[in-house]
Amino acid sequence: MLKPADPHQNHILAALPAEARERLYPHLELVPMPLGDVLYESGNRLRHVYFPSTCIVSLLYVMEDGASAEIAVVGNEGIIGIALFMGGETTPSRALVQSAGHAFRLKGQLLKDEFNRSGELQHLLLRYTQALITQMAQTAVCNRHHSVDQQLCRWLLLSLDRLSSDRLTMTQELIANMLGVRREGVTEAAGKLQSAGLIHYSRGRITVLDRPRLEARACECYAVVKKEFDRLLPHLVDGRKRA
Amino acid sequence: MLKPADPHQNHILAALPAEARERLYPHLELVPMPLGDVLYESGNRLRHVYFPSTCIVSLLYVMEDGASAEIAVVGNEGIIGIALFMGGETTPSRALVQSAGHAFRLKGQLLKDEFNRSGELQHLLLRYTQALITQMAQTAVCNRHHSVDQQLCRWLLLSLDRLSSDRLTMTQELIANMLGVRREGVTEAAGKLQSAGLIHYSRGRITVLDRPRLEARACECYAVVKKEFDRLLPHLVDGRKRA
DNA sequence: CTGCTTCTGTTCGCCACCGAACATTCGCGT
DNA sequence: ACGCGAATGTTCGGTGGCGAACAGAAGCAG
Repeated sequence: MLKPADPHQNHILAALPAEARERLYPHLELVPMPLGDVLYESGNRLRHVYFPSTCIVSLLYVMEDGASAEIAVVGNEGIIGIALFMGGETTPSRALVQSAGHAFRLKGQLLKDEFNRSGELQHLLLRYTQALITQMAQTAVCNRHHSVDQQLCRWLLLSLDRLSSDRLTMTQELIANMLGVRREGVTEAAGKLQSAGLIHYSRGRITVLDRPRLEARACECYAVVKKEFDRLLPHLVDGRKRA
Repeated sequence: MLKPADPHQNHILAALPAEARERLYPHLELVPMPLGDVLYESGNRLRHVYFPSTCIVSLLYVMEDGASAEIAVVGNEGIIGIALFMGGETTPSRALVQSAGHAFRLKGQLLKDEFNRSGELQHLLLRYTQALITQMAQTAVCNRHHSVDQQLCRWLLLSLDRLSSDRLTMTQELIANMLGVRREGVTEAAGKLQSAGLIHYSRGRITVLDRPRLEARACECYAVVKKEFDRLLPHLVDGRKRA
């Protein structure tokens, strides 16, 4: 069902008006995104932006002592490299492929040029950025107030939404890095979810069996973020039809 | 020394080129910002944006159960109401005056019009927004990994930087709300700082006595955010001179 | 099939922070 | 100058997550 090679797989690309599409599509390169690939490192200048089609990318901060925490997750609803059009050129975060797949790559300068035309792409990108801000802010709150159990549910749901699937390929170790907790904590939380029959997992393969109950178990943070994405990017939901 | 009525007190306003200034300054209203004032509530449509001159405003998320956490702090380096030009019109957060003072208020539409001219103001606002994103992301990481002691230091420093002063008017109860921790936790952390001779406080009045040691005690989060603000908004540091 | 690596499960002591309850002290208003 | 409310100080048991160490189990390579 997934057609990674179709730019419309990415909601932002799909929502572009015809002229913008004609300008940009010829420059899009479909690139494979292997698990663990680092798209950019903290402070590095960005050469390209990426529009995920079938992959998921995590934005995470890595601290001096090596501890890390995910601050947002980007899938086919978004773009990697907002610092380019925001004007900063770099950010202090790392972008890491969290779920393998494909993405469309575009030279940074081309994106900036199109952004500066102040057309639909600019509006799309700014609204997307606002949604991303919401996700980061909610992550901050969630880190402060919620248990690992709740955060795991939130994280699974956010990731699944970006894959249009009920399965993830992801070890508990990696999830722990994303959440910024110990691997054992994830094992325990995931164990509870499995015995409750909400998910099934085995050696890096996670399947969601009962999504409604998973949502019920997540903290409000998931719903807040989802609602805000839907509000800010409504036409992207069925962007293909607008094409 | 502080001249709240001078728009140049705000770094963004100060950095505007002459033409933009001529368009906007006549519409600026100096308004008092009393402690505890709520500039906007989660989900409310914004009518105005605010350019703080001598006040500090906290952006915070309030959860269903009443728990809260600050996600960013805005002073005279910034603006309240980025959702207006980002296109979302609202955000799920609350803006609360954390330190009384004054700000310049501008009708939302006027700001949007000026933003859409794609001139210097647009660049300034986007870069400021990126700096704000950094602050939120760092808050998320800090909430995950650092102790209340460290976070208190970070918070004091961020606040002081926005007041150009070594004194704050702020009870421990309010600080606790901002940090999303218990008041007792703040009492304890502040007590340590006081016995170490780094600060002095008494009934809502906090004075920093030894800033270098306070910085040494803060987590890296403070430095990361400060560095990023300086990098993204360098000309704002002495915006007055550019006028 | 064998052995090795990777992933997952489990345990233990430890500590920061929580929630609640209560004591104290300061300073403002009248 | 007195009294009340707000701000700060202190204590206690409880607990969620940490750090470390190790044991089983599932898949892959040869």
